Amino acid sequence: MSVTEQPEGGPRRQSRQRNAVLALLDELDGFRSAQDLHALLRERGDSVGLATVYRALQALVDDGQLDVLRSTDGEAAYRRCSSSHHHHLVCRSCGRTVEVADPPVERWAARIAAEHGFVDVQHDVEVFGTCAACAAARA
Amino acid sequence: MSVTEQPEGGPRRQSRQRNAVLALLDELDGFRSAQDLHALLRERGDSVGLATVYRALQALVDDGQLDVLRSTDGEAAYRRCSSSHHHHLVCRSCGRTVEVADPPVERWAARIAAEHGFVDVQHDVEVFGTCAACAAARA
DNA sequence: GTGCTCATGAGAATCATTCTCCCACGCGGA
DNA sequence: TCCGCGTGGGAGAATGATTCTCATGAGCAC
Repeated sequence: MSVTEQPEGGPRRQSRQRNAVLALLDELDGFRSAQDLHALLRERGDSVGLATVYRALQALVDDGQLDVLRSTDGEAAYRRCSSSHHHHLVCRSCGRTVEVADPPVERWAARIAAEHGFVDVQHDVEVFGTCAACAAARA
Repeated sequence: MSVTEQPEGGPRRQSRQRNAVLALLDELDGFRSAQDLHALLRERGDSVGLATVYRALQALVDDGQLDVLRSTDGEAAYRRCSSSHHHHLVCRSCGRTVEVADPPVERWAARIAAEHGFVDVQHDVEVFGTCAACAAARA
């Protein structure tokens, strides 16, 4: 979500593990922690090192192919995302997410920052709630 | 920022250390990590254990007297805050913060959530930038 | 195929945070 | 004022996520 550099790390080398991580993220649709992803890969017989998962995730984040989210318990969660700027609506119960791109918030953030003399602005917005399906299931 | 319970933990016992933490936070105006606060207390000769600082901070958060922020590197940062709902404008360089309470975002979050059938909604919004002073100093 | 790199894997290292255990102080009652 | 209970405090160990190290193995250009 940061709009910083992308110093071009050269043509990233292909590898089974990196593809596996990306493929896994492609078929999941909520935010998953690195530990989760690692466990899932192992479960399905893909022998991948934990460190490798972290490296792959970081590389993908650098490439703008993933979004990261820090949960309140300090774990980082990753999700395959469109690369354009957007925010998330996350279901607290099932982890399902919806991408939200809405000009009003962008303008709001810019205005607030300008009013206080801040420059070089960037913002983080996440909305948590219970999705319709989970709310119904719980009732 | 969560609007959960506050089960009333009984009349919290007074103590030098707890007051020291609160006093320190009162005179600082940016977000500080627990480690920072602990180091600062030690520096000024206040012998306080690290665990105690964490305990005090958690107690204060529970009481709604502090706001917590998880930075991207996984460290939690604390700040003395008004207890009403608001968001922050944080200077990336000096850590200075401005509290922002603005109905438009609240409405935006509620609307977005409603549009997707989400209920029981809560949101996190933080705006990072470089404050006027730091921008000037850097130029 | 050859060689140069960069990626990988296992485990150690690091870092923030929490837990454990035990001691000491605050506070209410005698 | 003195006593005893219970909570708060300190030190250091434990935990858990993430990163680093280093030797080995796999892409990719020629």
